[in-house]
Amino acid sequence: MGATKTENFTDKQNSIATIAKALGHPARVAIIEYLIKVDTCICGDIVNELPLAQPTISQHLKELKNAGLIKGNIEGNSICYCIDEKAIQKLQSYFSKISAGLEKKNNCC
Amino acid sequence: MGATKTENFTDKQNSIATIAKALGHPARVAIIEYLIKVDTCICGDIVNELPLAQPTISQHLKELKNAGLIKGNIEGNSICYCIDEKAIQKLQSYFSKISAGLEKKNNCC
DNA sequence: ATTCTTTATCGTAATATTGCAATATTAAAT
DNA sequence: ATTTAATATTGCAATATTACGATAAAGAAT
Repeated sequence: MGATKTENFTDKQNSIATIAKALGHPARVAIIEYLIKVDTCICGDIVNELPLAQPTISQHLKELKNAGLIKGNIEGNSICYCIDEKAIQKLQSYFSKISAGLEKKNNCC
Repeated sequence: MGATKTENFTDKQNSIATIAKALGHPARVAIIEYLIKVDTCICGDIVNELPLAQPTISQHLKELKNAGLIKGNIEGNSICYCIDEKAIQKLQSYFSKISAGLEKKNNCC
């Protein structure tokens, strides 16, 4: 026991959970926000922005990448990271749909 | 080590991360979707809908509640759960803002 | 060629999450 | 008062995550 039972849920549910999970850590939220704040992709820089050690940040970047939230291109001896809009759009449309679904309800609570 | 360093991030970042983390598990996504699908709040029922044991579901419900995603009212000997729209709206507006921020960029990747 | 810079990986300790059986709690039904 | 039904809590094992020091890898700069 201890592992998530992904096989019992739909692909869509797993997909949303994966993206949400990647954003389930403040450092990763901060990374995404920083990528948006600066007006272009980032080569380096992230390590100086966050109060975490370099290996920790590298690990967080990897998770964001695995979840499809960011893309990374090798650019000389540094790596150019930027947001993958598809994942963000997926989340946005998902929550928009949910919000819309909520408005029709007569909530009893 | 091992614990998230929340004190190094802004309240907003921690707040988004907390809500996202709560949705970072397919069972909890499924619970939210089920609460939306049925046209009212749920008293009971959730345990029969999901392929997990009752204590596990109870635990997931607790996490969704702690994150502010659902509300629960005691209703006789069962509990009436429903979605807390505020949390969903918070996420939706957050991702909308991010999406909007992305459109202005000239992404290099 | 050597050094510097940037990023990744390995190893490991601390902590958190997931899942469930067993048990407790609480109110309804009998 | 007992039983039933719905939910929560406890305790525990399995697994995952978080964080970082040490080290590796690979291109840039000297």
